Amino acid sequence: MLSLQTMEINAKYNPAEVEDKWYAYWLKNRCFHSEPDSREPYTIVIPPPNVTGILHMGHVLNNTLNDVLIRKARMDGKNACWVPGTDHASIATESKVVARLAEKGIHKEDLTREEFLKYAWEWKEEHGGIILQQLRKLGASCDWDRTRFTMEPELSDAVTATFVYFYKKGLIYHGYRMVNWDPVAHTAISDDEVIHRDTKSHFYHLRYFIADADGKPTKEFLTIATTRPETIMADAAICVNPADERYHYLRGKKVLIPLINRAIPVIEDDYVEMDFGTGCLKVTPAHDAHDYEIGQRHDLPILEILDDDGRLNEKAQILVGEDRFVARKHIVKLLEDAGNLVKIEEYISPVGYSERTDAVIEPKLSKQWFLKLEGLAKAALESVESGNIKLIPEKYRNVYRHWMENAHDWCISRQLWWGQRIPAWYLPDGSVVVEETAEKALEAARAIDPSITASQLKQDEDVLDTWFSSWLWPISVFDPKRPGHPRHKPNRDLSYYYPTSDLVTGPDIIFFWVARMVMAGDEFMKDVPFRNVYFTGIVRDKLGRKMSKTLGNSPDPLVLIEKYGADSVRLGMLLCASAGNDILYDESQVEQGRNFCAKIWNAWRLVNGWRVEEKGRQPESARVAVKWFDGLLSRTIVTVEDHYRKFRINDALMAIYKLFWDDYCSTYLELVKPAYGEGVDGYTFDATVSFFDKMLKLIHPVMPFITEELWQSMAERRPGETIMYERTPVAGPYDSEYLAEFDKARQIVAGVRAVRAQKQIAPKEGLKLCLEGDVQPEMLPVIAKSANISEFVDSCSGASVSFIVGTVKCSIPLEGLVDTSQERAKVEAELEHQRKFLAGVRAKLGNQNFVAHAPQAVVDNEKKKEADALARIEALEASLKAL
RNA sequence: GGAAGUUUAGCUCAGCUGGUUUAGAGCACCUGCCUUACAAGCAGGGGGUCAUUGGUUCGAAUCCAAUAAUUUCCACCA
Repeated sequence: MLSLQTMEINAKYNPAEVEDKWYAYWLKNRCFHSEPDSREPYTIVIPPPNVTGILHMGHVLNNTLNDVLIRKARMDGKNACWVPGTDHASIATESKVVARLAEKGIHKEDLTREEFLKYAWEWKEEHGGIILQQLRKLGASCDWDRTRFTMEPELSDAVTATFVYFYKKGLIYHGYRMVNWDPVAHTAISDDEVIHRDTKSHFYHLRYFIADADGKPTKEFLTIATTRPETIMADAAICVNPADERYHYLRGKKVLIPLINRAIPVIEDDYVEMDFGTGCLKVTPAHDAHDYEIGQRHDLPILEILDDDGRLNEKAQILVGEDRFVARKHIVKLLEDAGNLVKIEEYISPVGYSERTDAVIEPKLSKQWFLKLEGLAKAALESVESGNIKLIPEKYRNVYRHWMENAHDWCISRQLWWGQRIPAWYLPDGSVVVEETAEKALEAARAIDPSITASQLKQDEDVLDTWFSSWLWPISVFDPKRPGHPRHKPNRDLSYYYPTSDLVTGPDIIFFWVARMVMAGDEFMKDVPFRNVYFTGIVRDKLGRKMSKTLGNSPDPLVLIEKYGADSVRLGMLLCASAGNDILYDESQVEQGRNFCAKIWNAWRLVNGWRVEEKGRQPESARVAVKWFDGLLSRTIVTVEDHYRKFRINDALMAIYKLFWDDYCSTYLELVKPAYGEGVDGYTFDATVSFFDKMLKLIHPVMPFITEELWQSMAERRPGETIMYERTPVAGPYDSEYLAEFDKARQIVAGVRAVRAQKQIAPKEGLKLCLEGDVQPEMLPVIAKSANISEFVDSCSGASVSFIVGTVKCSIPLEGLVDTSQERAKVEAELEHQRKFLAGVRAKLGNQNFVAHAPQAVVDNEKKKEADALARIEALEASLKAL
């Protein structure tokens, strides 16, 4: 048993001082570090934040959950390993670097690739990893020795090898395709990085005059409707539906593009909807994905009039150099002046925006690298369908399935410099070799043409999509040699830690990351990358708005931590974090966390301050309290474990919270608390301290700092000892009936207190109490102490106030304080209610169908209800008579 | 346009396999207390036609259907 400490503790808990102290202690003692051993592993890889990112509330939620899981596993005796790291985030980082350089007057276009990368690495060294420092403030127990970065040499090699592997397998190809072009970031992006938003725009109806045989305009015209008048110069045809009789007369005719008077044919294709717009579609193969398809079918020329910035080029002939949106305004005016504008309609249509830069996506034809996903997706779908991976909450299975069944080829090349460069080398004749290194590429090239020299080989200028490295994360953090090299035997770490246990992440990256990790796991490990995926919600403000910089509704977590302490922030975040639901964050939740810290702190101050009389007699009320709380603690542990198993972290937390606050502090401590000036007996004290110790261990995964601080102060600890490696308390046997009896006693106490409040009787004033009905004698001392009962009397003939708990009639004789008529009215109202209740129960029991169909236990329960109601009615009638 | 989810107290949510006396919790609210751990607290209290309608059933917050509201995901109708 823990020895008595006489150490003075501060009246107030000071998180700032305590948190830094213990985090340093944990680091010094390498408490977070894990090495493979004979224990069962429990592994989490962090969803790597952007290397130049700053901690926001979403990170707080995610990493708190991760930390709770990892600390819980550690205390459950598993070998817990949480691998931290950062993501190079190619677009996001590159655009930050570009912006930063622009501030200094340096433009990316003026730099060589090497010069730019030098700046980028400098920036990374300077700002990279700030977020990892911030995670330490939150208390994250990551194994920092294992910190990884997706662009460190070893991990980049893994990415390169993966590319080569899939290329040689025939799953990666290079081809001209219509891709999503981001004119701000100057790169292609994948379909998943495009966000479609309904956007207010206009529908312009334009008049195209029909050309005569010489290509001169006639008086006849047709009208097309478009949202993009600035692209008419790139039109290759006008298309109508072959079934549309209105336009049959146009067969074989040509029309003239307004303003530039270039003649284009009228063609027919089923794609055109007859009843949409005017039924005439302008076909612009270079600047619209559909039009490109139509163009392919009809062998139309492709004329690109937009440059990489989204500005019109000289091929447009007019408005050259203008931005596409500026040009749109101008061309409308020109069309109007030329008499080609029929009308403008208000129109709302979905427009694609870049996830990163928010620029309007421009469909653009370009040569890119793609990965075929069909086969990979099929296998990855199976992992979830079969239950090898569980998604929590389950509703995400549908989302996941839908994406997997419709997965398009993945555009993996990006026209950026910050990232893993594509390991493809071009020979002077245009043929390509794909190898892991320049040396191997040269070798391969020489197999084609022995005269090739190294300087003649040109490496592809593009880099790979960031997610093409993140999808290897659960493998490459342990053994970077494995991805792309199926014959490489997994090293000790990978064999031990893979598959990881749980993944906690936001649903917004289910396709970007989660799905693709499953594919990579399947391909390179023939096993899932994790067992469970817990999807958090999005953190919103209390009005339900997404947190954003522009709204200014996103608090800085570090400021919160400084103000309230990390434990409070963690608790505040978890209180409202049921899986899959959005989190409505409000600072009052963090205040609640702080209040809980104070409660724990003060409870220990109380117990710590008791004078212990080792040989003192244990009062009966204390004996009962200890027996009760011991049972309740066991029952709660069972509940909490069940919640954890189901990833119901906030329910687990609430169960512990209430156990500590309502049961331990408000009820238990009040019962065992020695009278003023007296000491506490040794047995009660030991039990009280032991309960406290167990509850600290239950709370520790959620609130690591205050629990360590108090646990350390409870007894002399060995150097390096920590609550982190204590074992989760185990539930012992408990007697549910005893707990129920105690609850009944608590309700009687509450009843007495209510009478006191109502009659304004001070708690100090002892009362008499008459209990009629089934109350265990053991509970009397508990009731006496908690409700300040000076005497239990057998009968209560005079004026009294009464209430009923279950079937126990409780009466407090209160000569002179009872308002008879008021009391009578109260009893009558209750009587009325009970009679109605009885009538309801009897109606049920009188129903032959019910008695015949319902299970016996349910019928018996109804009979018990009937009997109880009768007993209460009898008691109430007696009270009424006495009044 | 397609799909999925949600709807229970002022707010945020539990309520799992339909049955447990009057549907729960946290926060907020009201009343009374500075009672010798804690006013960041203690004690007590009020508050819900379980979105609507219909169905299944002896019995529905719970299962089914429709409707409404709302959220999210997917989707290239110019």
